[in-house]
Amino acid sequence: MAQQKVLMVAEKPSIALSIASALSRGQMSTRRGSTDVHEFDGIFRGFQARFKVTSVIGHVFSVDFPSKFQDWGKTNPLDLFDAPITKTESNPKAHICRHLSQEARGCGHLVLWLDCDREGENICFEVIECTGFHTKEPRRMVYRARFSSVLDKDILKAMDNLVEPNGDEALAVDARQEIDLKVGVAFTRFQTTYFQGKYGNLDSRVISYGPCQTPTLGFCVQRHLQITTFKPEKFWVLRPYIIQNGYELQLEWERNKLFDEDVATMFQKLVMEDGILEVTEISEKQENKSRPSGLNTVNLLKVASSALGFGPQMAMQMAERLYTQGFISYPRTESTAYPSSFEFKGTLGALANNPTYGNDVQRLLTDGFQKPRVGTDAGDHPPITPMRSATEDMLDRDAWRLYQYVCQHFIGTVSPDCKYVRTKVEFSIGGESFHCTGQHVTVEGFTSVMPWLGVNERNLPRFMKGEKIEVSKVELYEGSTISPDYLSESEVISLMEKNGIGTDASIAVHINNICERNYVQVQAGRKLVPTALGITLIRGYQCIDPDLCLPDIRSFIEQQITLVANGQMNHSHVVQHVLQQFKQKFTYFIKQIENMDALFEAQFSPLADSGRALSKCGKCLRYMKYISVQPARMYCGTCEEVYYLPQKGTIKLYKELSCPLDNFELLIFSLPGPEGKSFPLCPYCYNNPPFEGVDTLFGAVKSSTSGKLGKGAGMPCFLCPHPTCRHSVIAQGVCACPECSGTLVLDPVSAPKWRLYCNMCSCLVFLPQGAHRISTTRERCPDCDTTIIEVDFNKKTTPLEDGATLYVGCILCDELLHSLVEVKHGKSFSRRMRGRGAGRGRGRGGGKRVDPKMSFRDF
DNA sequence: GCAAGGTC
Repeated sequence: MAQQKVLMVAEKPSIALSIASALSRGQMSTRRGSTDVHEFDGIFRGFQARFKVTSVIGHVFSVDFPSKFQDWGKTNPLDLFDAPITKTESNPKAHICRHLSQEARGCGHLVLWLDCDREGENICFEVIECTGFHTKEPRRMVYRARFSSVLDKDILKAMDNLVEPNGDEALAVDARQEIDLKVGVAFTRFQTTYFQGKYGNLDSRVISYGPCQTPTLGFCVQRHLQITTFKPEKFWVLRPYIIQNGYELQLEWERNKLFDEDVATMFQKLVMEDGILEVTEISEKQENKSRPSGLNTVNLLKVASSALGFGPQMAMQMAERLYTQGFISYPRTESTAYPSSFEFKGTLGALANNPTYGNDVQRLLTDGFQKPRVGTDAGDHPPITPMRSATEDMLDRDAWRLYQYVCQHFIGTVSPDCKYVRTKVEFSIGGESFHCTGQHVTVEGFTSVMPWLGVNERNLPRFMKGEKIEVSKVELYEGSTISPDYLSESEVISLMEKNGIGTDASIAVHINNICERNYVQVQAGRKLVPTALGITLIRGYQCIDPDLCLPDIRSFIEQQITLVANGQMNHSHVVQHVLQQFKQKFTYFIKQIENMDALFEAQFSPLADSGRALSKCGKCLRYMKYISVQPARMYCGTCEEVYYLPQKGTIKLYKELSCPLDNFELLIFSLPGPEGKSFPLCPYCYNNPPFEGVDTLFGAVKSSTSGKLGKGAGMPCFLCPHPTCRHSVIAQGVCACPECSGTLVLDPVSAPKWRLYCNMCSCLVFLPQGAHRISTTRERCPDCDTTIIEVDFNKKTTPLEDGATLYVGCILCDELLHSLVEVKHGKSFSRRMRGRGAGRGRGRGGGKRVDPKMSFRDF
């Protein structure tokens, strides 16, 4: 009988490697692919089999709207709730789907080793889809491996207990994806367009909304409001002092503090008049400070932020790296309880020879270690623990600090509790009670490895019950209540966790999101302080529909999709039900938006008032205003139109020239830096490319530089095929780019460092430096079809005989010009270009060819 | 240009 073939798929390459190593006992061969494929022979369900283990890289697909709904201008956000959605490959370049389909060929069995959570279950079905195992062929079997660690024994155990993938859990994730997409995108598009169209100084390109990010922002703003509405109150504290055995000691008042000065003063008088304290009680109490339970992701992130000063994003990246290097266990887990099978001895043993922790660990191994405190078992992965001993020189500084914490926490969980004796001495004077307390540690326990949690020793002088002591002074301290501080990042993480917002893996992303959108700023001590924009948004939701920014919005979604996961409700029924509710909220929100707008009006400046007059509108011939805050744009107050500009550069009026197509005055845009391009553009054409096909013709430009060009990634003059305009690619283009399919165009404002740049890539060519003027002519080289340029050399530096300055020629064929040309980025282009240019070359737009790409390329 | 969830 032919050998069976078994395909196994993990969620990420590192897990595929662990699985293959465990099942093959290290005897596998590995070949490269979209992700590595490990192969070996073994026994599968009693038969000889050939195993192939590979992986995906997280989700294979993500949801989006079909292209018809992608245009913000043409889609009513309300329609998004009922729009179809499509699943497309998350990372098309990785070709994961093709990879899986190829590897599945000839395999009779598929074993799914995705992470054991809902998302993993959903990815199982993505894999099934890609491999073609869903077509019901009875002989092709699908199995699900359930494992909670990548230890060999756990993998072997999972292999012996294969189950079926859980379709309901996968459907719950489908439901969440659709709800999150539709709700988030609809609200985001609506409020972005509404407010960006009205205010000039909103300092965020996108005014986003999301069921996780918005409640997270809500926490920060809530605290801000508590701070701003806080009213300090004065209070008074009575503080008697005594001198006992030569030490001065301040006693605490049983009443703590009083908010009435007269009453406090009265008590002070009573105490002073008495003047003698009597020791009324001395008590001792054994106190216990519990060791920690296992470390989960959220707690790791909190410690990283509050004690190590690492933001969650960075902490996760470091933890991930420590994990892939094998130093710590899987860092994404909700569980704080160790599984019953957990090998404490093995884990401790791994650290036995560690120079930093070896001593602590060996003591635990010989004296016996504690069973960890009970935690919660979320059923995902065990708590985060060290896996392998590391020393300081093996890791970079930050990674070492994080690793140290993981070790300390783990050792702490199996160490004894900390025990101490608390002594309280109580006094009476003038009818009032006071006390002082001392602490003495009897068992350091886990605090020896986590010293920052240690109990402070506080010694008290000796006292006898009934002893009488003279008061040395009685102070009436006046204090004032202080407002709470802004939430620290670590507190925000706690709140998110408590309210079920985000997952261990995504909490960091949401916090990052509200920072990037300029809703909050991270200030000293990693405090999250909301900005004017963040505050205005939340106050706006609060006055229209507070649900929108409350954490319950997430719990509601989670609770609904859990019904799907548990098989209690049908997937599409739940999706329709939830979307219906959000659609209603959305309609109401739009209707009430003016209430929110009133808050924006008070905080931000209307478009019409912001910016400075820069260039004339081609429609009304009045000046338009330049708004420099992102997104940079022009605003015509008369036509009430906004024209977006390329971002992250400077913009100027271009010699009061105007576009022959629409009469708008031209602008010149310059990217920063000595090598930043400068190019003219017409604000109207940039937003509304006038020539059909320019979009597709220059598709490469559109996608490759969209980051720089910003909104619309529109059509600057260097892409314009206008046949006669002086600024189009037809007039300014010189020759084909040696690097790509673009065209080298003259940078019109590059004097005196004249240069050509490619209109599609970063290729840069220096022309004769210091020239007075360089311009393109209408002539072209008879040999290579390159545009003839005219150079007006500087009188002092002219290379021409007799001090002549004017010179006309082809930069490729003319010896003199060619010797003065230098390629900055890109290959030497002389020979190649000559070869490519010869004979065919470019025709000018005015002539037979209007398509600049065809005329410049096509060699 | 948009969400949240994987992972890199």
